Formats: sequence, structure tokens, C-alpha cells
Amino acid sequence: MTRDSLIRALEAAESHCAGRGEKLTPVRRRVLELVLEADAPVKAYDLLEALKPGPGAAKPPTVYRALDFLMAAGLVHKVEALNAFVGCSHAHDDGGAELFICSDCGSVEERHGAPDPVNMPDGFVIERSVVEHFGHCANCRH
Amino acid sequence: MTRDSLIRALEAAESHCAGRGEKLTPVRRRVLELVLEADAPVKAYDLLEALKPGPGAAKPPTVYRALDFLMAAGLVHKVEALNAFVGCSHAHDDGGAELFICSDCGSVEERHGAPDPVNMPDGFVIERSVVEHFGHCANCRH
DNA sequence: TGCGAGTGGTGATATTATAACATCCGTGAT
DNA sequence: ATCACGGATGTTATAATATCACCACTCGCA
Repeated sequence: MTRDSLIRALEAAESHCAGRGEKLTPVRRRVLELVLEADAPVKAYDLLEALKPGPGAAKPPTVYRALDFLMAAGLVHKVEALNAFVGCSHAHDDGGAELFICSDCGSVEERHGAPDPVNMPDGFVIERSVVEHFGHCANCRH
Repeated sequence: MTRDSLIRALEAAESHCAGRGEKLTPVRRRVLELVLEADAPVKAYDLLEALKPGPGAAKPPTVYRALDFLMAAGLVHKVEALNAFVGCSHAHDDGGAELFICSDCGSVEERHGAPDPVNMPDGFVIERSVVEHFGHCANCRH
């Protein structure tokens, strides 16, 4: 992600939060920035490390609280199978995203609006879906 | 799961392993039994507890090794979003399953053969998919 | 001014998972 | 028979991930 698009994403996030009556505080903004900067899913404790240099070294709850907020706002998604987090420049309030994660380079592509499964159990009502595809992206495929 | 179908599932598992040139040892068999008996996803440390009563109290690696084996054999699936495990009476060597998990009663239904995503990034090749739907089953819906 | 909600700091601890090395046991070669 | 080997398990310790409980601060507002 380029410097410019990072800045644009942060501004978009700011107004996205404002629209929801919530505040993108400095900690939250910094965490979002770190997640967006990364070119692969980021671990919570790596964020923790990255926040250390500052005068107030962050503790785990700080990071997890920021991540919870960002996930609720749709600005960050958790990759459940990796216990890691990916940023999302175009926030959506709808449920979950469909993620395509390259096992070689770590890049993540996000898609939305997958149709309901064809083969659903009778009467089941979906509230939240986790869909994560692991494989090789066009660049890494040989 | 009834007593009878449990026994049948264990026998099926036994021959499934034999067909692969692998052994369903007592520890592995016991872990599979515990997972199948449960009517909801089971945590690794609950299995650990359940194995304690025996003379040799199991340690974490024992349980995780058994689970790794059973997953490789397709007899157990991990619910990534819950860090928990579900049994699967009809083993399949193919990749992953699509899981429907009821948030009320914990019941899990398994489906297979979902079509490839319609909206896949150009050139992406899927190796393994994690698909977990959370919601309410027919019995718990109101 | 004082209250209350929201936010973040801090220390402790719970939960999930693996590393590293020792031991045991069955199988096949010598 | 016995030795060497590989697979499975036992054992100790620790790594990695996540939450709890409580306190302090700040800001908007009655």
C-alpha cells in the first residue's frame, strides 16, 4: 500500500467512524495504520511490539481493544485460521468478507457478497460467516 | 450421537486408517471417541481433562498429536473461529468441509463440495478453504 | 460543579499450542 | 537372537494468543 493510499484510507476511516458516532482515537488510528501498512496479516503481538517504541509501551488489552473496535467498525478483519488481522481500506458495515490469502507472499484479497451456500441444512439461518481461502496468488503461482 | 452409531463410526475410522496404512492407536481412538460423543465443538484442553482420569494423565502434546493425526485422516475438523474440534463420522480425504454451527445449541452440520467462489481474484489457485457459518439451526430458531 | 459514559493504563492470569528431548515398542535385516 | 530403525508416546518446559479486574483520566453535559 502506497503512502498516499494509506493516508486516504485513514481519512476514510476517520469519517466512517464519525458517521457511526464513534471516535478513531490515536491508539486506534495507530493500530489501523500498522495493519494497513503491512503487506500480510499481522499478529496482535507484532502490533504490540510495533507500539513499544513510544513512551507508553502498550499492553495486550490496549491492542486487543483497538482491534475489537476496528473489527466492529469493519475496518479490520480477523483471519481466524491464522490468528492474525488484515486491514480493509473500504469499510463495510455488512457482515463478513471472503478472504483469499496467498500462502507464499501473504497477500490478502477481499471479496464480498458471496451467495448463500447451495447446500445449507434445512431451516438454518446464517448470522455470520467465516470464509478464508488459502492458496497461491497470480504472482506466486508457477 | 447414539451409542450404536458411535461404535459404527469408530469401526469405520479404524478401517479408514487401515486403508491409508496408518494405525488408530488407543490414544487416537479415545480422542476420536470423545470428540464424536460431544454434541458440540470440543476444546483441546477439555479433551485433556477428559483423559485425566486414566492412569496416565495426558499432557497437551499427546492430545494435539492425536488431533493432528485425526485431522490429517479427515476424521476430525478444526473450527478455526472457535479453536475447537468436531468429529466427522464419514471420513473424506478431500480438503475441507463447510460447517454450519448453531450458536444456541452448538450443533454442527457438515456439507461438502461447495462450488468455487464466483468472485475469485484473477489467477488465484485455492489449496485449502475454511468455511464456517454461524447462526441458528432449525430447532433453535424461533 | 459533579455526574456518567467512554476510553485507556496496568498487573495478573487464563487459554491455546509447540519445542525439545527421552523412552518405548514392533518390525525387518543381519 | 539381537541390533538398528522408525513411529508413537511420555515429559518438561515454554511460547503464543487472549482476557479479567480494577483504576484513572477526560469530556460533554445536566
